[in-house]
Amino acid sequence: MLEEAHGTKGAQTRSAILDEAARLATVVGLDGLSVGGLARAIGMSKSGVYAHFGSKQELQLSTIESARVTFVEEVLRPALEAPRGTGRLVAACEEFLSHVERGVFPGGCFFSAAAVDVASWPGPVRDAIACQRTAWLTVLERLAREAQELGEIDTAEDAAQLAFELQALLAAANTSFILQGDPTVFDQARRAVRRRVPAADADARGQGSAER
Amino acid sequence: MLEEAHGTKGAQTRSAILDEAARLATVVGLDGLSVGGLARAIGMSKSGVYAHFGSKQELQLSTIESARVTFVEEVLRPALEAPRGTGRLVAACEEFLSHVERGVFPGGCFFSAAAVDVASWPGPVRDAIACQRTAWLTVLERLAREAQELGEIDTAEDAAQLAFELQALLAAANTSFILQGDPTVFDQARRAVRRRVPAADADARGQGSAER
DNA sequence: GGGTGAAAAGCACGAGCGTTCTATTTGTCG
DNA sequence: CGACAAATAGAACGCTCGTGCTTTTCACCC
Repeated sequence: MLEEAHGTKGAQTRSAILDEAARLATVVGLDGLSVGGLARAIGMSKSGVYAHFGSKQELQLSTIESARVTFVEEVLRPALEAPRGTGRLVAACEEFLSHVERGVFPGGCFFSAAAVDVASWPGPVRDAIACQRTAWLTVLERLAREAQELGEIDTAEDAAQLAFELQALLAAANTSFILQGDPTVFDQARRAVRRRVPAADADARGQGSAER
Repeated sequence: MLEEAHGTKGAQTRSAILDEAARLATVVGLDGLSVGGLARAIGMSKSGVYAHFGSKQELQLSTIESARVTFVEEVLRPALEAPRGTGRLVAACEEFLSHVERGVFPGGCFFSAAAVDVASWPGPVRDAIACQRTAWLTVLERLAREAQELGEIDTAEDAAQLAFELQALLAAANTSFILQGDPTVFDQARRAVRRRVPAADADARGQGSAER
């Protein structure tokens, strides 16, 4: 078999490895992620793990991709079920906070964790993280713009600026939570988000035109 | 000599070591900070460096303390020269952004960098970082409260909430800058800060009672 | 049901890690 | 100047790291 098909044994253990790798990386860091430690965590031999990736860098890049998929599944997709406009924008923030709070990754947001310890050594891994970060910001910005098109947010507002501020709140809550362990920060973040996204206030007050 | 006095040779090389250690830690992480790498960076032998600290953990704790002093010197003290009230609150934010922008630490804010890669392994080092983070948040909160006492900020406002939001903006700008290298984020952060701190708008509009 | 290729394990390597011990330099004071 | 202590260097340890081999186990198909 030339390409790794979907159902084959190797591909599914590879997927299991990456799942654990993403979780582990939020705890020990993306460069603190060692082949030996990862192997121990899933009960395999070092070379058994290593064989799936030609190098540590390939393991890191694959781990990032795996984390991206998880993030989409756990944060983005649920958010897209909310109605377009500020509802969906706030839902995206809420889903992010929720995925940190319920420990989808044990060390909080994967990309926040990876961004820091990868920031200062250039290369493909850093680029991949930076790319994901930009993509997430772009999503928030697009959701904000949709809300503007629906007239729920003033068009004088800069969508990119709003996205930056919202992301700042989310990341700060994440950091504070994993460092101090106090879930109170999520309330602070939620309050700030609802304050910053205008029409979300109306929804919270039950004054929206549609109750649901 | 029982205690290390101030002028002695050892104390001043120790101080030089810690200075470099703090800078280096923002690049390689606080646990990525190795004795050998640090020794190479300052042109000393591994044991020469190590002798100043009984263990790596002691080196890390001392590095944190060194970074704290630098932070006070480069951020807090300049900010305290601004007039009490919103001016000083905004000045604190500005000085923070400035110290990142002008590269006081090559890898951005020391504590933001350390917070992440230290968050998930408990112990004295993590506690020290968490403590510093809390202290900084408390400073912002106190400055906000002072502004309230001066009537420059509505007393209905929650000072802790405001401090959280401001710190979020600062940290986000830091992360974005070290990851993407784009200084534009500082403008975004400054805009957000001035928008969030009410009376700072008046100052910016040149409507303050005192022009300077 | 045995053969075949993929998947995992086992082993070995050179390097860097934290740490300890001993030797050497260096600064200071009588 | 010579002695003594402090400061730095040097060498070595057990360990883990990333990365190459070879060998064994396993799943599947004729």
